[in-house]
Amino acid sequence: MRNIEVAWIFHELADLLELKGEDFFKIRAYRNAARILAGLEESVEEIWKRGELVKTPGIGRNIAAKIDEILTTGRLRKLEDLLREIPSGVLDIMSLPGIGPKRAGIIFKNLGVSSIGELAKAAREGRVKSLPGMGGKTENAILRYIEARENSCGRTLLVTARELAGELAGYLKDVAGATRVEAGGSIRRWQETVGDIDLVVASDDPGKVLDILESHPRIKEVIERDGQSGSFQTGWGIVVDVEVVSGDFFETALFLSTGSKAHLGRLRKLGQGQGLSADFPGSPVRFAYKNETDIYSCLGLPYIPPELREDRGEVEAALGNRLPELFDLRDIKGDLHIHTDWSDGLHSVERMAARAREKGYQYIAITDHSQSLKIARGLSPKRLKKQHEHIRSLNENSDGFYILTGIEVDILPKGGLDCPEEILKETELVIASVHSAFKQDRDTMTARIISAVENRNVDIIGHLTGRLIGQRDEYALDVERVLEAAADCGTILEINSSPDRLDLNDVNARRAKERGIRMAVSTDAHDLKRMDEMPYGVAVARRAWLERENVVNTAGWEELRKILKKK
DNA sequence: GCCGTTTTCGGCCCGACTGTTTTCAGTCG
Repeated sequence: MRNIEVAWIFHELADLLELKGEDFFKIRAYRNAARILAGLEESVEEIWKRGELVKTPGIGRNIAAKIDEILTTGRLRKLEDLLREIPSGVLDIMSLPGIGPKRAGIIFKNLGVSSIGELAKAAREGRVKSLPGMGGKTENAILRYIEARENSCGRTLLVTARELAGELAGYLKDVAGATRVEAGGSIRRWQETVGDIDLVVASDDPGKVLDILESHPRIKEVIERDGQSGSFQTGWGIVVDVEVVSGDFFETALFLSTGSKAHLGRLRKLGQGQGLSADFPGSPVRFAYKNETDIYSCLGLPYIPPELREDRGEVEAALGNRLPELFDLRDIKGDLHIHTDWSDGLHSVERMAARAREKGYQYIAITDHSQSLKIARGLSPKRLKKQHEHIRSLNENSDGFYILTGIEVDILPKGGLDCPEEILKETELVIASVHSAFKQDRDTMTARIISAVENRNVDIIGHLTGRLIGQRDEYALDVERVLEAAADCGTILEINSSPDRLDLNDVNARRAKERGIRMAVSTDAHDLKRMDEMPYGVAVARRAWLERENVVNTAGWEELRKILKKK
């Protein structure tokens, strides 16, 4: 069983206990354990086999015993007992914004409603507003959120889809002897969410490939299947579409699978204009291309990377030889948004820095939360100073690697920052972010953020729009006005690589580039493992057509130092 | 639930906002 799956069980346990009104600290301990398990680099099974679970901070005797039960039997009795009392659909209700354990409990007990669908029906019939503590506004909000959720229905975060696709691809190579397996579709274009996983497989024995895939533990059901392809429902709720081709046709099939539809449509038109329709993939005849470069060159185009294939002007740019020179992960020289155990991170400054060195970075910025973010143990000016002293001492024998003193300072609801200016002035990297009062009106929020953009001591604005993909909308914000201010002041904007944020998104980042704004691609990592999420931010940058010069942390340390000084 | 060299028991968690109230409970970060 994977770490994330064990973690998930404790999350669910915590949610159910919260519904029952159990002790806050017990629930927090389960949540904490889930977070620790998800962040473990080693497999929890390995640690368990060595009998060293309790050596992990945050895992005590009780939770270790539960992990033991999970890994031995594949289930947890306590969880199953709770699920008999409270249907899991009630947990879905609890996941709606504004609905916590108390309200979900009231809805379940008073209306007998135990799924999102039933709740929508009850709300439409006006039965929710009569419940204690709820009124018309709550009822409307519930309906709005459910509708929004239905609209985005069925889309999975890119990171989840990539993980599953990677697992299945490895399996097909190892077990079914497929020579090549790759995910096409929106995964290959690094779109932020994914509908279905599209796998392209090279093999001379499609029957065997499909048989073996069917036997994979993640595959729950065959939706359809023929000689060359199949569609399968997975246990993670995502559908996997598989196409098996012979090796000669692999590149063509991958190209077609990658899309996007709009991009292929544009190419098709171009091909017809050149009288190339019979030669062009998508026509009834399939041609074996050696690689995608050949496909593009038969249309008179240079290679277009998958991230650009969205019909957002890339074909025209290619025709005019104006495609951007995209950078990649290897160009990233440091991470400028890192949390540690000084606030709500899991690991020490030393460990995060050591990992950054292993990655070949030249620098990182330690940017823990500021004081008002109590839940994250935000740093008071006094503790911040202490942390910065500590960092300076670590830098003393640093042989070329540099840790920047930093802070992620809250932009307070009334504007202004959550840390005295004289301290910010001495801090090498200041990120300013919104973490409270998300529901302010558009003008207030815009003015609030612009106040930070204009602050001379602020280097970077963190996760500008505050969205959490599939969970929380952007706050009301006039992005255009903020971009204008950032361009005027030379303030850097963050591309947050956290797969549920990706904020700026590709569209906003491209608008920022057009205005000459510089950006930083950062992970916002709260533990070692999440420092690995940089590729997701890099993908946003690529989808936004950014080049090296647009992104400050492609600069080496000496150059970055100059950029930061200039502000 | 976890943790611990001042403690094996008692601390761990806080303030703002919202919608519902008519003085506050629930939710959120």
